[in-house]
Amino acid sequence: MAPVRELTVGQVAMRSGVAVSALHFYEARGLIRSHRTSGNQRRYSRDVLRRVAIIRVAQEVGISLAEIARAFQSLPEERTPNREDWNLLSTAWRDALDHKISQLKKLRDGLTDCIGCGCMSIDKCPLRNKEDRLAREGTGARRLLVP
Amino acid sequence: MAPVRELTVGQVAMRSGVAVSALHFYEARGLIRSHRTSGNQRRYSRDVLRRVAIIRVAQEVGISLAEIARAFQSLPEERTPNREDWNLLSTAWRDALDHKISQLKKLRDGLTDCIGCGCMSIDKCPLRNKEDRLAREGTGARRLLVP
DNA sequence: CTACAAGCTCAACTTAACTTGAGGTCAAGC
DNA sequence: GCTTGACCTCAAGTTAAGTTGAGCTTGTAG
Repeated sequence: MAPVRELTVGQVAMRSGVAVSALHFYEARGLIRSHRTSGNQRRYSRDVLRRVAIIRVAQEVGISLAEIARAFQSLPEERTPNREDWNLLSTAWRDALDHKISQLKKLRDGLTDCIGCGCMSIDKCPLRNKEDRLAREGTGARRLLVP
Repeated sequence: MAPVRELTVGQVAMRSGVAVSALHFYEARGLIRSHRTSGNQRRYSRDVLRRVAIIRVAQEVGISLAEIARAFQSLPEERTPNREDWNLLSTAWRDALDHKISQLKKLRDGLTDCIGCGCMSIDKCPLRNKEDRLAREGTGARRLLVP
């Protein structure tokens, strides 16, 4: 057989490790795109695998699908994203990760200093100092501090 | 006035920055405890503020309430947790945070190397190498504290 | 050419972590 | 002694991110 050009959802599911239903879902959310065969079945181009990989990775660090979708908007619709396109995205992502890492460190040190110390002055405790704490876009929790 | 010994839920809400309904919720989940006045109103001892602070902080790094509750089980029920009690908890937490930080770093470097490179061999990509990635248990970064 | 695995759509269910609302009680100031 | 704001309970609603199921269509291997 000639090298496969396009992938069915089953193939994408298998290769990416996510469920078919999740792929449908991502598509509905605008995270991935497909075109249809004459029989109305989805066909994906190969770069969908990269997208899905990135989606999973991003989710694992607590980035919501909405945010991922937003990041993906920097990718071109019309052509397959090239190195430059991905590079841009990865740079933005790396910055976000750097940020989160530093937040976590702060937290860890705060915990060590503050909880460990047994002090009871909660008001002065760094853990209570919201400004200096994890940004409101926190790492994992859903709808974090958003009022 | 003499120093306030106990706090109403409204006071805790104000001082901790979480909603009254959330405090009710945490109590239902066993994360905090209160006793009742003769008129059936909740009264909290001061250490609830520390607990709530920790709950929020932990959530922000993606620890679920269930796990926080589990961690809190190491705290004594009968007496106010002392320095030693909190110290124990913070140590466990710090390890988890250290772990998470290192995972994020790995991820960041993976992104930089892999996405940035523009390579299309998804299969060999570190991002696809699940074993070496964040624990693959579902969405978000649940489960920092391994049972 | 037919069986049956793989697809499709759409609606409903799931879990976490809360919020909102209804309907009723408590307590502190005037 | 009453009014008003803080509380109470319990049920139902909300959002994210999917999953599950029913009922129907496609496509491919034998």
